[in-house]
Amino acid sequence: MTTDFLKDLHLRGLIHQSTDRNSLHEWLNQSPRSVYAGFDPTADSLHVGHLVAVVMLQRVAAAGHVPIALVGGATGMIGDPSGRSAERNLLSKDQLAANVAGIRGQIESLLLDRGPKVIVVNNYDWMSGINYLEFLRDVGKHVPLATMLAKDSVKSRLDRPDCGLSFTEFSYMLLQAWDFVHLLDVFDCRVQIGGSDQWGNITAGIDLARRLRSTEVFGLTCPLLTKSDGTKMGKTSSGAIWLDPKRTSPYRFYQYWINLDDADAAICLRRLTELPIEEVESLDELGIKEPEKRASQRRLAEVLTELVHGSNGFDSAKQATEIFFGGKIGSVDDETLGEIFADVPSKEYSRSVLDGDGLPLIEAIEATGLAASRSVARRAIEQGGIYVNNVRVTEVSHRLSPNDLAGQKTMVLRSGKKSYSLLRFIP
RNA sequence: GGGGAGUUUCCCGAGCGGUCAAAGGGGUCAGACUGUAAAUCUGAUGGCUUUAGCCUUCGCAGGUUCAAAUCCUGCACUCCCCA
Repeated sequence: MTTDFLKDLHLRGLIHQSTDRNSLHEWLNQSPRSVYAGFDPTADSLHVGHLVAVVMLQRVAAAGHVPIALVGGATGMIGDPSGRSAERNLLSKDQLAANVAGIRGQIESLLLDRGPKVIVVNNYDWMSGINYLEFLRDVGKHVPLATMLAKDSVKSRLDRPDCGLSFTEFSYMLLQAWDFVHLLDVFDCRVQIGGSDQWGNITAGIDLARRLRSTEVFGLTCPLLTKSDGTKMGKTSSGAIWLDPKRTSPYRFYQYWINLDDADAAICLRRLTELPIEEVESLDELGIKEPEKRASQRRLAEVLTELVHGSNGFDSAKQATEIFFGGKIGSVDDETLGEIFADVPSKEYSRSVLDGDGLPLIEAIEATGLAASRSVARRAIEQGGIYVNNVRVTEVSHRLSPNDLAGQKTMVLRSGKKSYSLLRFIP
């Protein structure tokens, strides 16, 4: 048990709001305590936005406490209005079950399999049996409407003329409040952590615990992770960065971190990794002296890729990176190429198209979606932006022949710096 | 209900009846530079073929003309002013 758990969080910029810091500190200091964070199953995979919470639970464990990860199988049926400008669509039960299973599995492999003693619970287990009438009498009776209406998540929705708020979503906070009380009863869990958008829900639980159990419980929120350009961390133009390798390959995951701005990398090292502050600071200095080394980004990408995809995932991402950036492709076999370019568009041809005159390069570029039309493809070649197996091709009328094969039956096309596509030639 | 303005290629925004695939800006995409950054500079930016040309675009439908994004008629939508 460390005494400076909160101090460490503060140093890393991880405290946005919290209930009385001193009593929280005192509570955590006395003996091992349990601390919980909730995850709503809005998809079958966590994404980068969830990492703060996951790593927070790791910190909790590292500090000698017991982290509890709550999967919102019940609350996910309702939909949290916090931070949302529009009503959510309800998920089907099948979808929800799949989402819960996916997220639960990820949390377990991220935390449970890595040593710390973690409790993973699903609030569906205690919510599904609740009787509506009893809930209104036992819980609803103790929650003043004025308090509920005063929550930002509710107010912002009611203030907007262009969208409403259903009773269902409005009630969401009661469920989350009840979760807190339940965990208090079962695990004596008195601390809930979450993103800053969860403050309203957390305080709802604190109020309820006081009214129902006359017990002081605590809340702590982390600032929402945003990039220096104001956009959300983990969002790209092509969508979110997921933890599921089927949605976001380890390579793309790795690249996301490598490509961060210096300032963002520095922040992420503090908030998303457990690296000692001293190491992070020395990386900062390195970044100022030798920015071209991108030491912070590399370390960050390494730590997070290993956390999420294991050392195998990290190795393959790193190998892919070497090849993607200027590396020679000639010496790589088909299987490796397939793995490296797993999330790149590909197109299959019969091997025979390479015989005779061969396959017009322009046609292949267009067919794999690397260029929207033949005209665009032609221009790209004219401007020196097309590469076959990382070698620039300047001949507009170039035709692909067996000589252009990288592996036994694979060719790698590239447009510009980073857009790749794969051609496979099947016998 | 009366009067006025508008609808242009991804977006904004020019556009004399021919020389308009349509100025300019933004965005995007390449190239150079670079730290797989930012900034900057250069080029490209309807499609198909080629260096000549063909096809489809300027709210929708017709019409006038050798010729229309540009003129006329009708329709749809948007905006502004007055009751």
